Amino acid sequence: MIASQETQRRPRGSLSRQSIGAAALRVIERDGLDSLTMRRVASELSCGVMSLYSHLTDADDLRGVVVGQLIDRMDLRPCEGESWQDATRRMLSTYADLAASFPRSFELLALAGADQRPVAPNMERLVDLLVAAGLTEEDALIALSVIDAYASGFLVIAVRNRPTAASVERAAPHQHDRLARLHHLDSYDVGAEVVIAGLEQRFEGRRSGRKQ
Amino acid sequence: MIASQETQRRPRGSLSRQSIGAAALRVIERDGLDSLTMRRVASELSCGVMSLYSHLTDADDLRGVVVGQLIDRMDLRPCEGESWQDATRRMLSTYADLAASFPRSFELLALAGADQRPVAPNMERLVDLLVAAGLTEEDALIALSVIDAYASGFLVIAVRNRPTAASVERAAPHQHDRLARLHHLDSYDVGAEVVIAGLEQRFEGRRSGRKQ
DNA sequence: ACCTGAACACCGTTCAAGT
DNA sequence: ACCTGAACACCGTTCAAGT
Repeated sequence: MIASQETQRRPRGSLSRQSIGAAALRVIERDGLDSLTMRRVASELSCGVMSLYSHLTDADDLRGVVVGQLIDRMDLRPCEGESWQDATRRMLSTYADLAASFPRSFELLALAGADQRPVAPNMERLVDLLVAAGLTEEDALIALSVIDAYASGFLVIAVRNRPTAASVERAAPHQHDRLARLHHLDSYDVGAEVVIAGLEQRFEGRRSGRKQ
Repeated sequence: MIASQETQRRPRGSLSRQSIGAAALRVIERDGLDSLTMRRVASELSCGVMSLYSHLTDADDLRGVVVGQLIDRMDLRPCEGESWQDATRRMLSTYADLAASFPRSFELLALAGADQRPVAPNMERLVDLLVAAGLTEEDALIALSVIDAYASGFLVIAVRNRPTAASVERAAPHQHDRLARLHHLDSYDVGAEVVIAGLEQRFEGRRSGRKQ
């Protein structure tokens, strides 16, 4: 027992913000957002807890790394000759797809402070996308503000109330709760069209010289 | 030291969901949402941690009690002869006032699952308010879905990015970040009018026989 | 520069016990 | 029925130390 200590030491370069982020994402989607802890991620990577601190400043930074992972997984390439309405629809459905793919991590992105490192550049890209589709920068900022608030609010609430295996089990078969329909994904598209119609009216109203 | 043990025992009736909720709200607004713990609330009430479990099932229930406190503090009485547009404006500004008054607790309400006990009855009240203002129940549910998602998303993000004393200190005086304006309270009203305009168009469009 | 374990001050919750 | 302390299995992070 004294000889050749078997404690495997992790090779030097095998840890990075990237690999930690991927592991963190796996932990959340498997075990839930509350399970995103330094210790669980270290265990997922089979490394000591303190090894993470060579790449992260603190637990908040760990959440930031996950936000980066999510942004990386959201592809929204510019598309030539697209109306701003269609660009908006594409943004909204890309966002919803991301929420569906990573339901338990999604709120980290949706509610992330603008100060989180990877968020601001992504927002800039979205503004540019709307400007490329013909909006003024002023209008693009207004549109993005409403779109982001609507989509973030809707999707975070939808994802939090997402039926679990347990809740489906215990639900009465004919539970006709009128509120249950409120945040289901059908109404996401309805709300999207409401927001787009409202923006159309605002932008056209301004162009034809009306006040406000 | 042996005589008359001084350990003050709390009188029997002095703890309740109500008083625990009020203490929890104080803790959050003073120390932040991360400080909402069983132990801190017990300390705020000068009682043993385990005393809380006579009134709460678990930590999740503690957050539920805070949600109840917030709903109690949101007064939104029905108002005779009000258009649904004005009722919507009143709902949106009441919600914003609540976020301003309880910035660190607000997200517990805004993102609460519909399963949290006090949330559903409150939603029912809001539906009734819109129906009283002339909408069909179908339209009221659509309106509330969009309004709630927009307001919750906007206000939670705004409140999370709310400038702290520290961040104001370190901000450059002429930092003209175009994204900074995105989630400030001026744009809240802009977005509110966009949503209302979109709903108007949808409801009027349907009334005049157009499809969708 | 990167990885590690021990130690400390927290946390929720179970259990057994007081009144 | 309501209140309590000790104990247990967690948590983030500091520190001192290995390579």
